[in-house]
This record gives sequence, structure tokens and C-alpha cells, in this order.
Amino acid sequence: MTDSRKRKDRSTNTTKTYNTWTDFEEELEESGEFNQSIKKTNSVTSNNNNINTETEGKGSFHDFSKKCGLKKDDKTRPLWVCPDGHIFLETFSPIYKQASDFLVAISEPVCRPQLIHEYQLTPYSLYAAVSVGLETNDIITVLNRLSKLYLPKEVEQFIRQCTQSYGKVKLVLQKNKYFVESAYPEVLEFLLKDSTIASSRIKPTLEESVIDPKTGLIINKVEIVGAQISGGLQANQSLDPVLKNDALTSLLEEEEEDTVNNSDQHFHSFEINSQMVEEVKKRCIQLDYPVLEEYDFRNDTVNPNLNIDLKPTTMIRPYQEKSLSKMFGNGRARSGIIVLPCGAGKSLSGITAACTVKKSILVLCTSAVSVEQWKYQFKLWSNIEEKMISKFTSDNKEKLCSLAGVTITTYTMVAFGGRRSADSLKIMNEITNREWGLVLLDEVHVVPAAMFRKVLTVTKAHCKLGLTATLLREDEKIQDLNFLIGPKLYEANWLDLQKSGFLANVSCSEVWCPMSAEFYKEYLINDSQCKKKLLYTMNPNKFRACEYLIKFHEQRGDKIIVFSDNVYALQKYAKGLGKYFIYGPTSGHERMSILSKFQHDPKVRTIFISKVGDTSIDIPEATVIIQVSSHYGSRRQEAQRLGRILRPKPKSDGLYNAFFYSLVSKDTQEMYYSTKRQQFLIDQGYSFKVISELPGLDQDPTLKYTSKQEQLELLGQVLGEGEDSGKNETLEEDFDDITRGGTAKKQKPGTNPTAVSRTTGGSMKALSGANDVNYMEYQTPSIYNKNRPLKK
DNA sequence: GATACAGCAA
DNA sequence: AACAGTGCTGTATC
Repeated sequence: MTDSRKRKDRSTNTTKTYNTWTDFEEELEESGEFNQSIKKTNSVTSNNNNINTETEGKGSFHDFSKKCGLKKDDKTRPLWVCPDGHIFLETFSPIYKQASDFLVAISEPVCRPQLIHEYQLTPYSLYAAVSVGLETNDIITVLNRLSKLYLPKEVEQFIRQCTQSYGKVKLVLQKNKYFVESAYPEVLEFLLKDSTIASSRIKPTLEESVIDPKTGLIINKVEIVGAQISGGLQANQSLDPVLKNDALTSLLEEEEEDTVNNSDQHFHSFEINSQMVEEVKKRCIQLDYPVLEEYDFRNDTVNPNLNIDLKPTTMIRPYQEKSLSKMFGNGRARSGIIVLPCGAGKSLSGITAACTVKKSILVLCTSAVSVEQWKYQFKLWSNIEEKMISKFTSDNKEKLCSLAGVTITTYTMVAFGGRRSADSLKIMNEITNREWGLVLLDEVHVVPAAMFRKVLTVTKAHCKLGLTATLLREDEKIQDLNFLIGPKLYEANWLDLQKSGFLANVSCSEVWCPMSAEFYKEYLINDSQCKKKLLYTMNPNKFRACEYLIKFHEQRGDKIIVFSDNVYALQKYAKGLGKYFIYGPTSGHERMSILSKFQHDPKVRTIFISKVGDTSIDIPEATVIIQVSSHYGSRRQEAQRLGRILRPKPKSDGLYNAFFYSLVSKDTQEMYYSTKRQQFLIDQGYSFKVISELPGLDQDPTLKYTSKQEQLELLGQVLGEGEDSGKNETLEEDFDDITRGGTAKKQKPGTNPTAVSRTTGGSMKALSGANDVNYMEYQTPSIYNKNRPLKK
């Protein structure tokens, strides 16, 4: 009785976790603290009109600089910390690097353009901060030190609220036993009052353990030993650079007086049943003490070691080192997620982690192709013997290495629910029975959360490392990953990597292609979303813009990839221009042959690729990407595609060495989607140029679809395409062994009667390059409404 | 034994 | 909300 009431009190009062800042604000407001703190700091918050009424409020302008607590030496400090948890960083500050390292550790990057970066404190980001070893007071002190303003009271309170319980409890796997461990015995006692946790507990029997007679907990004296990460990582890098900055240490020293020094810390622990781990973890989250999982791999004598090291020639980049030092900061391996852009060497980071842990490694990928790539990368960067690596896919079921080894497989293979083939079952048993030192989860963001649960419960892993380029999904289920795998350990800033030459310098443009008059009319008239989509992707002006850009870049000697989500458009474009294309039905063999032609044959400068290019295809080097059509504002897809050209190129003239174009049909839904899609890249600091006119486009008569006749034919085909569902017929008929469009193979003119009937009418005289007046005319709702009944 | 393809699931 | 694309299995084919 008393227990449950106490628990309730805790969860509603002191240790409440907030999912959003608003939750926190609301609670403050209820408790009356909010208004008080507002009064005290007189700070500017977005949602509150108290400010106007509470302050003198006579004139329209107030100088808040004194009241909000601007420090005298604000010029030397890089941060603006707002009471709502948003933080703004001046990138031109001399201590920008340290400050941004610190902010990445404690908050979420929101938007990072050139001059001012915006970050936000969230409960989860603070959890991640604590889990990489920062302490509440460190965070507050350093933040205050870097801030131009005295730290708003509510920010300090928020940090304390969020960090006080996070990271205090750890789940440690030692000598094959699970221990719940904490430096705070009272927290363990609190947890043990929960019936589930209490029933999972195994009473200590070992004689060598030191037992506290009062609490019955095991006491460990822990000596801190530096992590030895192969490849030259040093343990002392584990501490955040900011904390080691001389200018800051003096400030820290005072504060650290009463905090326990790590080197002679006592840990208390109790053992739990390994079958109950999931249950205990779940209960701990509910009790607001999420457990931190760490693997003491260096003292693991139960699991056999794996003979693996980085090759001496393998060089790790500074940011890879930094991310790994977060992982191995205290000599143990922490679970979590590392965010690095494509082309920045994610797999090398993973392999380095594997070389540090030196136990059995399980790699999970999204496709069979990337299974192959991981194996290749392991052989490339490390000295592991080939026979120690086993692949496990539907058509490649290799037996696991008897003792320790590297196993590379796919998510679906492990999570597969249906009937398994005999040898698949056998290997699956080996996988489930083995204790994995490290599980590498590739492309962690694309896998559905449900699949993760399955994969993670099936495999017994001491440590999990998620790798991803973009930690975002449109369904906002990303929080699930945080709890299933671990906190985000590191996230790189793309522009910083670009400046240091680790990524190519990309020019991003959005090309606005006006709809041709006929296409736009049909677009407005048509009810079906499907057809609208087809109409704006097949806009002849877009086609011409695409051809124009291809010509332009081919002349420069660039390698060009054109993406189109719409397979109809893909084929039409590729065949019309006589280029190779790859899409779903293209067989693996053909893909290889096309890709290698693209790579080696100087005559093949351009290929067209459908959605398959987003995942699972290893696209060779390219310098130009043109997006013809892309559906739904998927920020992830946009980022992933940009990533295809991010591998650093030799800088020819110090200017751009890669180009990213999005072709957008003007005044259509596409405009909306493309804005959404770009958001992630904009947040990463990229800026998009809008190109509304391509020089010389209209003067080039060699481009396709220049004449009205051609455009009308195309329109007819497009309209016909949507209507007869016999899409497949046209596909098969044109589909030769080599997926190559014949040169300008035109549909016989006039075969489709709709072409004529739809477009007749004297008013339809505007053609490509029609001026804006025409669009305005068609856009007017009155015309739209007038035409609609006629159609019906 | 390799290959190709249909059917299913997520 | 729809769709393209994926991987796994079983069966048929040479």
C-alpha cells in the first residue's frame, strides 16, 4: 500500500518525464511556478501573454537586455539560451567548435545554417547526455558558462528534472549474468520495491562479492581503466572536449567538489534473471529510471575473443573517432546510435567498434546487396580472416564460425515469421543461442519498429550500435528506436564535414518548370490524384529541362544519375533520351552490367534509376543528380539521394564539385512536396537555389517535345496511360533484354483518339514557355469551377 | 545443382 | 493512402 502510493507520488511529482517541452511548461503553469519564474527573468516566451501584462507594458518597445540577464562579456560567449529550451549558437565564435560539440551532446540540432545554429533541449537529448557520462551539474555549469545570458531558471530546472533519474541505473552483463547496477543504493532499493523487479532478482551467493549487510546489495569498487580502442583512440577523449577546455575547468572545479570522483566510486548492484531482462527494462522505464546498457567486454572471460584488428593502413577520421569515443568512453561499450551522412564512412565506424569489442559480431542489413558490401568492407579495413565471416541470406546460408565470428545477415532473415527452410532453421538456432558481443544495426531508420522488437528480443546482445544517415522518419516513430537501441551517441554536422573536405561541396537547386498549357488544363480538370501526379511528372517542359541539364553536364564530363519514382515516367524519359535505366524488374545481372558500364564506359554518362536506388543498390560515383519525380515529402529520401553524390570529389576550382537538381512543375502539388522534402537538408545547412529559367532552353530546337505536335502526342499517351489499366502491356512490349530505350522510338501518332478530343478548342494556344499570365488565368478558381461540370 | 519465378509478408 | 520495391520460401525447369 505505502509502496504504491510512494511510487505514485514519485511519478507524478519529482521524477516525471516530459515528452515535450509543452508538457513541462503546462505542469509548471499548473503549479504556479511558471508565472513566478517568468516574472523573475522577464524572458520572452512564445506562448505567453503574461509578459505583456506583467511588465510595465506602456510603450511598444522594451529593452530586455538587462532584465533577461545579459552578461557584461556577452560578446565572448557563443550561446543564447532561451527559457523555452531553445539554444542559438553563433558559428563565428572563436570557441564554436567546443560549443557545438557540447551542444550536440546535450541537445537536438534543429537547424544548422551558416551563421546561427538552433538546438533544442529535450528530455531525450538530456538522457543521452547523461548516458555518455555528463553530469547534471556539468551540463548546467558549462551551459551557463557559454551563454550570453544568465541561465534562465526554468532551463536549469528542466535540466535537473530530466537528468536526475536518467542514467543512474545501468544494466550490466558480466560473466554471463545480468546485474542492475547503480552508484546510488537508494535508487536500487526503490526499484526493488516493484514486485516485477523484486521477483526477477537473484540473491547473491558468491563469496567473493562484498555484500552490504544493511541493504543486501553487492558492492563493487570500480577502478576506472582507460578504454583502449584499436586504431589509436585514447580514453581521455571520452570526456567532452568542452569539459577539458582550460577556460572552463576552473568553473567546473568548484561545482565538482561534492560530486563523487569517478576513480574511487562504489557501485551497488543486484543480479537479475536473464530471462526477465526485457520485463525489468520495461518496468524501469515505467518507474522513470530507464536502464543504461553497457558491456564490460574487456572483463568478459566467458565469451571467446575474436581475432580482429584494424589494418595498420586503415585511417580513421576525426569525427569517426569522436563518435566511437562516445561509445567506449568509460572502457565499456555503450549501446546507442551514431548518425553520419552517407559517404562519410558509417561502416568503417561500425567495423572499428567491432575491432574494439573483439567478440562475436552480428551485422544486420536491409538487403542482400549490402550484406555483400559489409563483408567486403570487413575484409577491406580489418585483418579478419575470410573464413571467420559468414553470410546468412536466403541464398547464402553459411554456417557460423564455431567459436567467435562475424555473421552478416538481413533484418528480414532474423525476424522472419513464416515457415523456415531446414538449414535456415539450423542457423537461426545458432544465432539465437549465441551471445553476441556487438550487434551492428545498419540503416537503423528504415526498419519498422515492430521488426526491431522482434530482432532485438531474438538476439542476445551485449551491445547494440545503430548506424544511420538520417535519424528521421515521417511517421515520427523515431522515439521507439531510442528506447529499443539506445540514445543517440553522436551526430555529425554535414556542413562541417564538407568544410573539412570529407564530403563533396554540393550545389542544390530547384528547377521550376512551368506546366505547358494543355497539361495544366488537364491537371486542373482531372479529379484523380493519380492522373494529376502523372500529368505533372510528365510535363513536357520538365522533360526538356531534364534533357537540357543532361546535355549540359555531359558536356562537362560529369556522371549523371536521374531519379524518378514514377516508373512510367522513368521509362518514358530514359527511352526518349536513349539512356539505360534500372527499376524493380531489372534483374540483378542487368543491374550489374549497367552499373559497370556507367562506371567505366566513358560513353555512358547518364543512367535513370527508380526507387530501387534509394536503398540496396550500390551506386557508383556520380557528380550530378537530377530528380524528376519524387512522391510525398519524404525528407529521408531526399537526404539519401543527396548522399549519393557526397563522396568527396577532387576539387577542380574550389567551387562546387557536385550538383543536385530537383525538377518541379510550377503551380502544382509538387511545389508543396518539394518544400517539405528539402526541410532536412535545409536544417543541415544546405541552401536551395531556385532556377526558374534555364539559359538557352527555348532556343534549342534539338530538345525533345519542343513542337506543339509532340507535346500533344505526349499528352494523349499520358491520358491514355491512366485510363486503360493495361499498363503492363506497354511495359513488356518495349522491354528488351537490354533495358535500353531505342533511339527516339515514337508512338505512332494519332493512335490514341483521346489525344485529339481532349485538347481541341481554340483557347488552347499557349505552349511551352507560356508566360505567367496564362497560369494565373488557369489558376483562377472560377475557371476551374466552370470547367468541372462540363467534364462530368 | 543452379536458376527463375510466383506468392506472400511487412 | 497508395505504391514501389524488398526478401524469403517453395516449386518448376533446364
